[in-house]
Amino acid sequence: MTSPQRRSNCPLAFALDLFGDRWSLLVLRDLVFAGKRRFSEFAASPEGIATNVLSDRLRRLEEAGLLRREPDPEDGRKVLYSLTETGFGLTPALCELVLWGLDQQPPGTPGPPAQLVEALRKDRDGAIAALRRKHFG
Amino acid sequence: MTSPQRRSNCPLAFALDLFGDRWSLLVLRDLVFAGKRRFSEFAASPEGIATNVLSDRLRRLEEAGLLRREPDPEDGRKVLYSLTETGFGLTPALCELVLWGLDQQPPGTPGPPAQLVEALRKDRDGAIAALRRKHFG
DNA sequence: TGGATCGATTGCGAAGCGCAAGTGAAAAGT
DNA sequence: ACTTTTCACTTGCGCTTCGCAATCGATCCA
Repeated sequence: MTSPQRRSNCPLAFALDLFGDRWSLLVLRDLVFAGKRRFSEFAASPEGIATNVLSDRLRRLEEAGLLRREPDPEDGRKVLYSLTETGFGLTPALCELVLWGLDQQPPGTPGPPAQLVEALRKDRDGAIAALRRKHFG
Repeated sequence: MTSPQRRSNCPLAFALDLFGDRWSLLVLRDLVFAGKRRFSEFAASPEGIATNVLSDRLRRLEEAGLLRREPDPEDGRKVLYSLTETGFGLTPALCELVLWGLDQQPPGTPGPPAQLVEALRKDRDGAIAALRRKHFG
Protein backbone atom coordinates (compact mmCIF):
# COMPACT_ATOMS: atom_id res chain seq x y z
CA MET A 1 0.00 0.00 0.00
CA THR A 2 1.73 3.16 -1.22
CA SER A 3 0.38 6.58 -0.34
CA PRO A 4 -1.16 8.40 -3.30
CA GLN A 5 1.09 10.78 -5.15
CA ARG A 6 0.92 14.51 -4.53
CA ARG A 7 0.03 16.83 -7.34
CA SER A 8 2.72 19.27 -6.33
CA ASN A 9 4.69 20.26 -3.26
CA CYS A 10 2.23 23.06 -2.48
CA PRO A 11 0.75 22.66 1.00
CA LEU A 12 -2.57 24.01 -0.24
CA ALA A 13 -2.74 21.41 -3.00
CA PHE A 14 -1.92 18.79 -0.39
CA ALA A 15 -4.78 20.00 1.78
CA LEU A 16 -7.20 20.03 -1.15
CA ASP A 17 -6.25 16.49 -2.07
CA LEU A 18 -7.48 15.44 1.37
CA PHE A 19 -10.66 17.48 1.70
CA GLY A 20 -11.12 19.53 -1.47
CA ASP A 21 -14.73 18.65 -2.13
CA ARG A 22 -18.18 19.85 -1.14
CA TRP A 23 -18.63 17.58 1.87
CA SER A 24 -15.47 16.86 3.85
CA LEU A 25 -15.29 20.20 5.59
CA LEU A 26 -18.96 20.00 6.53
CA VAL A 27 -18.22 16.78 8.40
CA LEU A 28 -15.33 18.53 10.10
CA ARG A 29 -17.64 21.42 10.93
CA ASP A 30 -20.10 19.04 12.59
CA LEU A 31 -17.29 17.57 14.66
CA VAL A 32 -15.62 20.84 15.61
CA PHE A 33 -18.58 23.14 16.22
CA ALA A 34 -21.57 20.89 16.78
CA GLY A 35 -19.75 18.16 18.67
CA LYS A 36 -21.38 15.44 16.58
CA ARG A 37 -19.85 12.02 16.93
CA ARG A 38 -22.08 9.52 15.15
CA PHE A 39 -22.86 8.56 11.58
CA SER A 40 -26.55 9.31 11.92
CA GLU A 41 -25.81 12.74 13.38
CA PHE A 42 -23.70 13.72 10.38
CA ALA A 43 -26.33 12.31 8.06
CA ALA A 44 -28.96 14.45 9.79
CA SER A 45 -27.25 17.77 8.97
CA PRO A 46 -29.40 20.09 6.89
CA GLU A 47 -27.24 19.76 3.76
CA GLY A 48 -28.41 16.16 3.41
CA ILE A 49 -25.29 14.23 2.54
CA ALA A 50 -25.96 10.85 0.94
CA THR A 51 -25.01 7.95 3.19
CA ASN A 52 -22.64 6.40 0.68
CA VAL A 53 -20.80 9.69 0.33
CA LEU A 54 -20.74 10.18 4.09
CA SER A 55 -19.32 6.71 4.57
CA ASP A 56 -16.63 7.43 1.98
CA ARG A 57 -15.71 10.78 3.53
CA LEU A 58 -15.44 9.37 7.02
CA ARG A 59 -13.14 6.67 5.69
CA ARG A 60 -10.94 9.15 3.81
CA LEU A 61 -10.72 11.55 6.73
CA GLU A 62 -9.78 8.70 9.01
CA GLU A 63 -7.11 7.52 6.58
CA ALA A 64 -5.79 11.06 6.45
CA GLY A 65 -5.59 11.09 10.23
CA LEU A 66 -8.08 13.92 10.72
CA LEU A 67 -10.48 11.85 12.75
CA ARG A 68 -10.64 8.65 14.75
CA ARG A 69 -13.19 5.90 14.53
CA GLU A 70 -14.08 3.56 17.36
CA PRO A 71 -16.96 1.26 18.24
CA ASP A 72 -19.25 2.52 20.97
CA PRO A 73 -18.44 0.39 24.03
CA GLU A 74 -22.04 0.67 25.24
CA ASP A 75 -23.78 -0.26 22.01
CA GLY A 76 -22.28 -2.60 19.47
CA ARG A 77 -24.21 -1.08 16.59
CA LYS A 78 -22.90 2.40 17.11
CA VAL A 79 -19.62 3.93 16.05
CA LEU A 80 -18.05 6.99 17.61
CA TYR A 81 -16.04 9.43 15.54
CA SER A 82 -13.80 12.01 17.14
CA LEU A 83 -11.33 14.65 16.07
CA THR A 84 -7.62 14.07 16.16
CA GLU A 85 -5.30 16.93 17.04
CA THR A 86 -4.46 17.12 13.32
CA GLY A 87 -8.11 17.41 12.42
CA PHE A 88 -8.72 20.04 15.04
CA GLY A 89 -5.79 21.95 13.55
CA LEU A 90 -8.08 22.87 10.69
CA THR A 91 -10.30 24.89 13.00
CA PRO A 92 -8.64 28.24 12.21
CA ALA A 93 -9.17 27.61 8.49
CA LEU A 94 -12.77 26.58 9.11
CA CYS A 95 -13.34 29.75 11.11
CA GLU A 96 -11.94 31.97 8.36
CA LEU A 97 -14.13 30.27 5.80
CA VAL A 98 -17.15 30.73 8.03
CA LEU A 99 -16.33 34.40 8.58
CA TRP A 100 -15.90 34.91 4.85
CA GLY A 101 -19.21 33.19 4.17
CA LEU A 102 -20.95 35.35 6.76
CA ASP A 103 -19.61 38.48 5.10
CA GLN A 104 -21.08 37.45 1.77
CA GLN A 105 -24.65 37.39 2.94
CA PRO A 106 -26.85 40.27 4.03
CA PRO A 107 -26.95 40.81 7.79
CA GLY A 108 -29.88 39.13 9.44
CA THR A 109 -29.61 36.04 7.30
CA PRO A 110 -30.08 32.96 9.49
CA GLY A 111 -26.87 31.12 10.25
CA PRO A 112 -24.75 29.75 13.07
CA PRO A 113 -25.54 30.64 16.71
CA ALA A 114 -25.06 34.39 17.17
CA GLN A 115 -22.99 33.78 20.27
CA LEU A 116 -20.42 31.76 18.35
CA VAL A 117 -20.29 34.30 15.53
CA GLU A 118 -19.83 37.09 18.03
CA ALA A 119 -17.00 35.23 19.78
CA LEU A 120 -15.31 34.45 16.46
CA ARG A 121 -15.44 38.05 15.31
CA LYS A 122 -14.10 39.73 18.40
CA ASP A 123 -11.70 37.10 19.72
CA ARG A 124 -11.02 34.43 17.16
CA ASP A 125 -8.10 32.83 18.95
CA GLY A 126 -9.96 32.79 22.24
CA ALA A 127 -12.94 31.11 20.63
CA ILE A 128 -10.67 28.50 19.07
CA ALA A 129 -8.99 27.88 22.42
CA ALA A 130 -12.41 27.33 23.97
CA LEU A 131 -13.26 24.80 21.29
CA ARG A 132 -9.98 23.05 21.89
CA ARG A 133 -10.80 22.71 25.56
CA LYS A 134 -14.16 21.24 24.66
CA HIS A 135 -12.48 18.52 22.61
CA PHE A 136 -9.30 17.79 24.52
CA GLY A 137 -9.99 19.06 28.01
CA MET B 1 -31.72 33.19 -14.73
CA THR B 2 -32.27 32.40 -11.07
CA SER B 3 -29.35 31.97 -8.67
CA PRO B 4 -28.80 28.34 -7.67
CA GLN B 5 -30.35 27.25 -4.40
CA ARG B 6 -28.28 26.94 -1.24
CA ARG B 7 -27.93 23.60 0.47
CA SER B 8 -28.43 25.20 3.86
CA ASN B 9 -28.01 28.53 5.57
CA CYS B 10 -24.55 27.58 6.79
CA PRO B 11 -21.92 30.06 5.62
CA LEU B 12 -19.40 27.25 5.23
CA ALA B 13 -21.73 25.28 2.99
CA PHE B 14 -22.25 28.46 0.98
CA ALA B 15 -18.50 28.85 0.58
CA LEU B 16 -18.06 25.23 -0.44
CA ASP B 17 -20.79 25.56 -3.05
CA LEU B 18 -18.64 28.24 -4.68
CA PHE B 19 -15.16 26.74 -4.44
CA GLY B 20 -15.45 23.36 -2.75
CA ASP B 21 -13.41 21.36 -5.24
CA ARG B 22 -9.82 20.42 -5.90
CA TRP B 23 -9.01 23.35 -8.21
CA SER B 24 -10.78 26.61 -7.39
CA LEU B 25 -8.60 27.56 -4.43
CA LEU B 26 -5.45 26.81 -6.43
CA VAL B 27 -6.54 29.41 -8.96
CA LEU B 28 -7.14 31.83 -6.10
CA ARG B 29 -3.71 30.95 -4.71
CA ASP B 30 -2.10 31.80 -8.05
CA LEU B 31 -3.87 35.14 -8.05
CA VAL B 32 -3.25 36.06 -4.42
CA PHE B 33 0.29 34.83 -3.87
CA ALA B 34 1.85 34.46 -7.30
CA GLY B 35 0.18 37.45 -8.90
CA LYS B 36 -0.78 35.46 -11.97
CA ARG B 37 -3.28 37.12 -14.24
CA ARG B 38 -3.52 35.10 -17.43
CA PHE B 39 -5.11 31.82 -18.51
CA SER B 40 -1.82 30.34 -19.64
CA GLU B 41 -0.16 31.25 -16.35
CA PHE B 42 -2.77 29.37 -14.34
CA ALA B 43 -2.51 26.45 -16.75
CA ALA B 44 1.27 26.38 -16.23
CA SER B 45 1.03 25.77 -12.47
CA PRO B 46 2.68 22.54 -11.39
CA GLU B 47 -0.60 20.79 -10.51
CA GLY B 48 -1.46 20.71 -14.22
CA ILE B 49 -5.10 21.71 -14.36
CA ALA B 50 -6.84 20.70 -17.58
CA THR B 51 -7.79 23.66 -19.75
CA ASN B 52 -11.48 22.79 -19.85
CA VAL B 53 -11.58 22.64 -16.06
CA LEU B 54 -9.60 25.86 -15.77
CA SER B 55 -11.96 27.59 -18.15
CA ASP B 56 -14.92 26.37 -16.13
CA ARG B 57 -13.42 27.46 -12.80
CA LEU B 58 -12.57 30.91 -14.04
CA ARG B 59 -16.12 31.29 -15.25
CA ARG B 60 -17.61 30.14 -11.96
CA LEU B 61 -15.31 32.28 -9.86
CA GLU B 62 -16.17 35.27 -11.98
CA GLU B 63 -19.89 34.56 -11.65
CA ALA B 64 -19.41 34.31 -7.89
CA GLY B 65 -17.72 37.71 -7.92
CA LEU B 66 -14.37 36.47 -6.66
CA LEU B 67 -12.47 37.61 -9.71
CA ARG B 68 -12.80 39.94 -12.66
CA ARG B 69 -12.19 39.16 -16.27
CA GLU B 70 -11.18 41.74 -18.86
CA PRO B 71 -9.60 41.66 -22.30
CA ASP B 72 -5.98 42.75 -22.47
CA PRO B 73 -6.05 46.23 -24.06
CA GLU B 74 -2.66 45.59 -25.66
CA ASP B 75 -3.36 42.17 -27.15
CA GLY B 76 -6.79 41.11 -28.32
CA ARG B 77 -6.03 37.41 -27.79
CA LYS B 78 -5.19 37.80 -24.16
CA VAL B 79 -7.47 38.06 -21.16
CA LEU B 80 -6.54 39.51 -17.80
CA TYR B 81 -7.97 38.09 -14.62
CA SER B 82 -7.77 39.94 -11.35
CA LEU B 83 -8.99 39.59 -7.79
CA THR B 84 -12.02 41.41 -6.51
CA GLU B 85 -12.11 42.62 -2.94
CA THR B 86 -14.45 39.71 -2.21
CA GLY B 87 -11.99 37.24 -3.69
CA PHE B 88 -9.11 38.75 -1.78
CA GLY B 89 -11.20 38.36 1.35
CA LEU B 90 -10.46 34.65 1.18
CA THR B 91 -6.77 35.29 1.79
CA PRO B 92 -6.95 34.63 5.55
CA ALA B 93 -8.62 31.29 4.88
CA LEU B 94 -6.02 30.46 2.23
CA CYS B 95 -3.25 31.32 4.65
CA GLU B 96 -4.67 29.08 7.36
CA LEU B 97 -4.98 26.20 4.92
CA VAL B 98 -1.41 26.74 3.78
CA LEU B 99 -0.16 26.83 7.37
CA TRP B 100 -2.04 23.65 8.17
CA GLY B 101 -0.61 21.95 5.10
CA LEU B 102 2.88 23.04 6.05
CA ASP B 103 2.45 21.54 9.50
CA GLN B 104 1.50 18.17 8.02
CA GLN B 105 4.74 17.63 6.20
CA PRO B 106 8.21 17.07 7.64
CA PRO B 107 10.31 20.22 7.93
CA GLY B 108 12.61 20.71 4.98
CA THR B 109 10.01 19.56 2.49
CA PRO B 110 10.08 21.91 -0.52
CA GLY B 111 7.20 24.33 -0.62
CA PRO B 112 6.35 28.02 -0.91
CA PRO B 113 9.09 30.69 -0.65
CA ALA B 114 10.59 30.53 2.85
CA GLN B 115 10.24 34.28 3.20
CA LEU B 116 6.47 34.12 2.74
CA VAL B 117 6.15 31.21 5.13
CA GLU B 118 8.22 33.04 7.71
CA ALA B 119 6.10 36.16 7.37
CA LEU B 120 2.87 34.17 7.63
CA ARG B 121 4.00 32.37 10.76
CA LYS B 122 5.19 35.33 12.75
CA ASP B 123 2.86 38.08 11.54
CA ARG B 124 -0.05 36.66 9.64
CA ASP B 125 -2.11 39.83 9.59
CA GLY B 126 0.87 41.93 8.52
CA ALA B 127 1.62 39.53 5.67
CA ILE B 128 -1.99 39.70 4.54
CA ALA B 129 -1.93 43.50 4.69
CA ALA B 130 1.17 43.48 2.49
CA LEU B 131 -0.58 41.25 -0.04
CA ARG B 132 -3.55 43.58 -0.01
CA ARG B 133 -1.32 46.51 -0.85
CA LYS B 134 0.17 44.55 -3.71
CA HIS B 135 -3.28 44.03 -5.21
CA PHE B 136 -5.09 47.24 -4.41
CA GLY B 137 -2.34 49.75 -3.74
C1' DT C 1 -0.36 35.61 -46.64
C1' DG C 2 1.37 31.84 -43.55
C1' DG C 3 2.43 30.45 -39.20
C1' DA C 4 2.39 30.92 -34.23
C1' DT C 5 -0.08 32.17 -29.96
C1' DC C 6 -3.93 32.50 -26.90
C1' DG C 7 -8.04 31.27 -24.60
C1' DA C 8 -10.89 28.52 -24.94
C1' DT C 9 -14.38 24.23 -26.72
C1' DT C 10 -15.24 19.36 -28.09
C1' DG C 11 -15.20 14.33 -27.69
C1' DC C 12 -14.48 10.42 -25.01
C1' DG C 13 -13.77 7.00 -21.40
C1' DA C 14 -13.35 6.83 -16.39
C1' DA C 15 -14.48 8.35 -11.97
C1' DG C 16 -17.55 10.40 -8.70
C1' DC C 17 -22.19 12.03 -7.46
C1' DG C 18 -27.17 11.95 -5.74
C1' DC C 19 -30.90 9.04 -4.80
C1' DA C 20 -33.33 4.96 -3.32
C1' DA C 21 -33.27 0.45 -1.81
C1' DG C 22 -31.18 -3.24 0.60
C1' DT C 23 -27.92 -5.71 4.05
C1' DG C 24 -26.07 -7.63 8.38
C1' DA C 25 -25.22 -7.18 13.04
C1' DA C 26 -26.82 -5.76 17.37
C1' DA C 27 -30.26 -4.01 20.52
C1' DA C 28 -35.12 -3.47 22.12
C1' DG C 29 -39.67 -4.91 22.51
C1' DT C 30 -43.16 -8.59 23.53
C1' DA D 1 -37.51 -17.12 21.95
C1' DC D 2 -38.80 -14.45 18.41
C1' DT D 3 -39.94 -10.43 16.00
C1' DT D 4 -39.12 -5.65 15.15
C1' DT D 5 -36.30 -1.66 15.12
C1' DT D 6 -32.03 0.72 14.98
C1' DC D 7 -27.62 1.60 13.18
C1' DA D 8 -23.94 1.93 10.03
C1' DC D 9 -23.14 1.10 6.16
C1' DT D 10 -23.32 -1.10 0.93
C1' DT D 11 -25.30 -1.74 -3.65
C1' DG D 12 -27.25 -0.46 -8.02
C1' DC D 13 -28.30 2.95 -11.34
C1' DG D 14 -28.47 7.04 -14.06
C1' DC D 15 -26.33 11.48 -14.38
C1' DT D 16 -22.69 14.72 -13.92
C1' DT D 17 -18.05 15.88 -13.66
C1' DC D 18 -13.31 14.59 -14.43
C1' DG D 19 -8.81 14.04 -16.87
C1' DC D 20 -6.80 13.91 -21.27
C1' DA D 21 -5.99 14.89 -26.05
C1' DA D 22 -7.33 17.13 -30.09
C1' DT D 23 -9.22 21.00 -32.21
C1' DC D 24 -11.10 25.68 -32.83
C1' DG D 25 -11.59 30.82 -34.03
C1' DA D 26 -9.62 35.03 -33.24
C1' DT D 27 -5.61 37.67 -33.04
C1' DC D 28 -0.81 38.82 -33.54
C1' DC D 29 3.67 38.47 -36.02
C1' DA D 30 7.01 37.67 -40.04
